[in-house]
Amino acid sequence: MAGVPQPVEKDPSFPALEERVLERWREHDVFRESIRRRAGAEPWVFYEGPPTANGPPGSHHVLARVFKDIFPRYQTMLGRYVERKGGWDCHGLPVELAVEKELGFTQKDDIERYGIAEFNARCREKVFSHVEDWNRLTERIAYWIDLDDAYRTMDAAYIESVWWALKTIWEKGLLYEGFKVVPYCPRDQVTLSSHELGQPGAYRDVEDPSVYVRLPVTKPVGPLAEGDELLVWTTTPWTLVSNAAVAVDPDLAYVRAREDDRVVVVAEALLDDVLGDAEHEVLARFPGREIEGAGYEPPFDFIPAEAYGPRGHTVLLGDFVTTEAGTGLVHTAIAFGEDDFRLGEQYGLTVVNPVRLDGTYDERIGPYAGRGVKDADTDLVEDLRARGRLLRAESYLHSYPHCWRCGTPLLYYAKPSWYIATTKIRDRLLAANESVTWYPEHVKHGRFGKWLENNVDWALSRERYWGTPLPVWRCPEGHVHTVGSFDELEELSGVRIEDPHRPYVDDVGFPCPHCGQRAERVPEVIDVWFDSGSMPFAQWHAPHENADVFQARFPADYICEALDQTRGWFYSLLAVSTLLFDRSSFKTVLCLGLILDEQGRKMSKSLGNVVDPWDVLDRYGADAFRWYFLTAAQPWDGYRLNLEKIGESVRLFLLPLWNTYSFYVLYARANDVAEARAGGETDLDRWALSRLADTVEFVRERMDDYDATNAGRALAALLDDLSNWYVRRSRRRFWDGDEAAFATLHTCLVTISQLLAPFCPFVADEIYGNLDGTEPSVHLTDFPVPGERDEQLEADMAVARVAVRLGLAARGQAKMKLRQPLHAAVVAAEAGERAAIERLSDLVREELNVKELRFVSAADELGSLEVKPNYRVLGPRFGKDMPIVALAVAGLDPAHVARALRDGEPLPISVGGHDHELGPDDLITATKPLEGYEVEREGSHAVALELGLDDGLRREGLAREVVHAVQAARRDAGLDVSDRIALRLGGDDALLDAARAHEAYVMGETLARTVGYDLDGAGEPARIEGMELRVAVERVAG
RNA sequence: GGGCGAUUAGCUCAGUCGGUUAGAGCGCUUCUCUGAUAAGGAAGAGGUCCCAGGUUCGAGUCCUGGAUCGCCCA
Repeated sequence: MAGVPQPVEKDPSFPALEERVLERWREHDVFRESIRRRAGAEPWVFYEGPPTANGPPGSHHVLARVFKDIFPRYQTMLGRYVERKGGWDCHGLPVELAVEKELGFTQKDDIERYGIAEFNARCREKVFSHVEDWNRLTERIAYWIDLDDAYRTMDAAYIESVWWALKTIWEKGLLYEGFKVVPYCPRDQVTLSSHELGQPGAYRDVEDPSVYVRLPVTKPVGPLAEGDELLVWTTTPWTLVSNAAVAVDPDLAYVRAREDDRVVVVAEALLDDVLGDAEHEVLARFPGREIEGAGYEPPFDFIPAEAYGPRGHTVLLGDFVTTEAGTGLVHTAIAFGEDDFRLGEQYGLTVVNPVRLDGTYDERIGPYAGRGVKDADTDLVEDLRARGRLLRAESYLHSYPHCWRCGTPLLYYAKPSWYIATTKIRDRLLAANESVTWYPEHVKHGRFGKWLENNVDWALSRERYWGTPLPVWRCPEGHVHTVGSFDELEELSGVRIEDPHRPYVDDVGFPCPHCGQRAERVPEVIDVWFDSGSMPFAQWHAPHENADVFQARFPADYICEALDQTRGWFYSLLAVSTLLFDRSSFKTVLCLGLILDEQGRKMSKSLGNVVDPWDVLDRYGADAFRWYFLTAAQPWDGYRLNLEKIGESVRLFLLPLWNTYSFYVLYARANDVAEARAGGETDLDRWALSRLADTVEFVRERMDDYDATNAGRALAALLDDLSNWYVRRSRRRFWDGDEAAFATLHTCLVTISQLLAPFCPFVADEIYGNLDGTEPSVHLTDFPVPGERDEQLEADMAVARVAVRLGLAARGQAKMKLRQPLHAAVVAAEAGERAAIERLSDLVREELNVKELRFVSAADELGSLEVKPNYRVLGPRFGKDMPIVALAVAGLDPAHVARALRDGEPLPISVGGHDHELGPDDLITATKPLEGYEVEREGSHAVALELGLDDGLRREGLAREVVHAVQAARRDAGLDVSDRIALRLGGDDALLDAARAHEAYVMGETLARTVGYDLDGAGEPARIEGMELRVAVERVAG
């Protein structure tokens, strides 16, 4: 113990307190010391998912950081060695876009004109533009992470490790360049990865044209005749200019149908949908395969059939045709759709792409050259209509992907791109996922598992500037070399690279080892998710350095991010480590839900409903913010962020905690208690310690299962028991300096400070420091181990508290003030309950302010007994006959049942002609209150009050009123709780008589050295039951 | 269109193995206690457990279908 504790503020400002604690932590380097103390212990590994510091942190970052913090703290207190290396995600398009915006760039060309070196230098600065905000917030919310030694994905060493990973993947034959149709943003001129399509706001509901186009047959086959019109449907008219073919399903039924004077070809199932009410007549019915090879006139003649090869502008067979929408004949533009592209590959069609990288048509599209393709939709449709080639044009509301950064609608566009063949290791990804424990559990085989099952190859390359350069060199002969280290590059080229970023690395070439021609680096950089997914080894520059350090810290025991990282970091971490090491890089992952505003809407700048974390921190403090996130809900369910609720955290948890603590300190100081010794404990003490042991056990069990929510709620329940029952019932012992009481409360508070340390690290440390202080900080102590429990006592106390509750309710019903003593409370209880209440009768009597407790043997003496079947027991036994049993039980005589139960005799009943016996567990008894008594009942429990008063009781009640008035006067006079007084009373004789009759009691309660009854017209007036009392108090020497 | 999750009091949330009067906190009304407490205690008001079927002696809980919301995918 730390000696007599220092005085405690009555009305603390938690934010100010936290600043002081922070100062102490800085002074004593507590965070680092907490790790140093565990040096040599078994590591418990946490990986920090790196944020980007190019914008200020928001409330959702506080949420993530609170959950990233609490379990490492807990594990450290359990004795594990928990390094926490920070990290920053540096590369990527968001940074580039921010710089572009600053420089006023509108096109990608602007960057090249400006110079890549200068542009990237600006990106390098920009990426840490808000790092001070982040550092400040991180410290303020007590997220203990090592930011001084944080990894940064843009550092040369980090990049070199990523190169190693890519080379390893290349050597496994899993890195390839493919020509694929990809979602492409013409504004940013970048290909988007599937993760980026998953960014919020990517899919938006938009209206696009929906057009049905007539394609007259020029070269009929099978059932077709020249001039028949193939009907195709598209929502992207701009792709019609490069129509290459029409796809039909070989087995699907198609029809030739007469419509006015024309003959159209359409899938039978869609005939009515397409032609609608227009009169039509089916001329022929045939499977799609019969018209394979038919030639037709394209919608536009900008590009001749020959350009696509021999199969251009003919009918082809595809397996992707659906009858859910459209016509069953699919317009195919090879460059602009994934199915289209595959079909083209299958039939050997030449890719013709008349759209430039900036999203405009090139010169091949005559009058439309230079126009943005989406803008041209309307004119193209009008053109078709003018030429009689349009069956119908409508608009179509559907969800379409947009660039998540700039909002431009994406084009599906055939482009060469570098891929990692993750589909080849899909089974290994699924196997790796099996080894991971997910919170919540359903993500494992739900959202994340499903994502893995539908895995597509990882589109790795980006045609951008600020990123890890793809370490692939290629010579004019097409020989590819992947470089895994700077040494390797130096050996090949003779150049030692200092900064591996573009454009410097672009200048490094070397003679191709195969053919001797100069190999140049391909221009792409890589997806930033590969950067962050590489952090398990790249943060240590492994394997080039620290290979052993990496090995010792792989895989992570725990990672934690928001649920939106399912397709982001969670995936890239798993994919990279499975590619390289065939196992998951994390064992446990906690997913966090979204933060919504009070109306359940997403927080966004445009709605103006963003909660600035600093507002919360300045007003309520970090402990309150943390406690709210940790206990308000299961973290994956998300939060409706509510400032009132955070205030409630203070009012309902932190303040009662503080008040209990401050109560202890107040009386420890008043009694000069430095080191209270255990011994002489009461049942109440033993109960408090048992509840403490119970809570320690429960908190450990929950925290081991990453359940901070229920651990925290249990802690709050313990505090409530302590504050509103233990202290409430023990006050006199603290006034009297009872050592066992001090020792008990001290143990409870110090243990609570340790249990609370991972949750609310500030207030926990403050309390620990003042009450114990063996260590410089609570965060350097070991997490409490459960002491001995007395479950019988806990159960007994629960029963006694029910009796108290019933008694108080009875008082309330009778409108009988608690200050008025009563002769007796009559308690009806079963034998076990009676024993419990008798054991704790002092507590019950004092709390109810009655002279005596009287017991009656059964509740039926206070009301008529009711007998009910115990469904839980009887249900399984009687099944379908249960309603008959219930009837039989209702027909039993309650008095007879009560006797039989008391005597332990079985009760016979008859069900369906068979006799059965019911035992005590088969029945539940309850009392019905009788008229005219003040009885409260609950189950088999009932408490009645004897309301009759005699003069003695009445005088005692008045004496207590007098004491109350004197206490008020003491408080008004600003006296300290331990000040002694000279008391003078005056006023109504009945009151003075009562005070005289109980003079010792009055003096004792009010710490009066002397009492006089001579106060005439002076002193503070008070009214008691219509009578006047005058009170004067004067401090006298102790 | 598909997947995952959610829906319980005005608000925020519990609700165990299916067991018969569905709970807590906040807020509201009334009373009460106070020698730490902006706290505590008692009473009251407040419920279509999203809806509809089904299984069962018995469903907030299990099954099927649907609605709404959120997230993810297409």
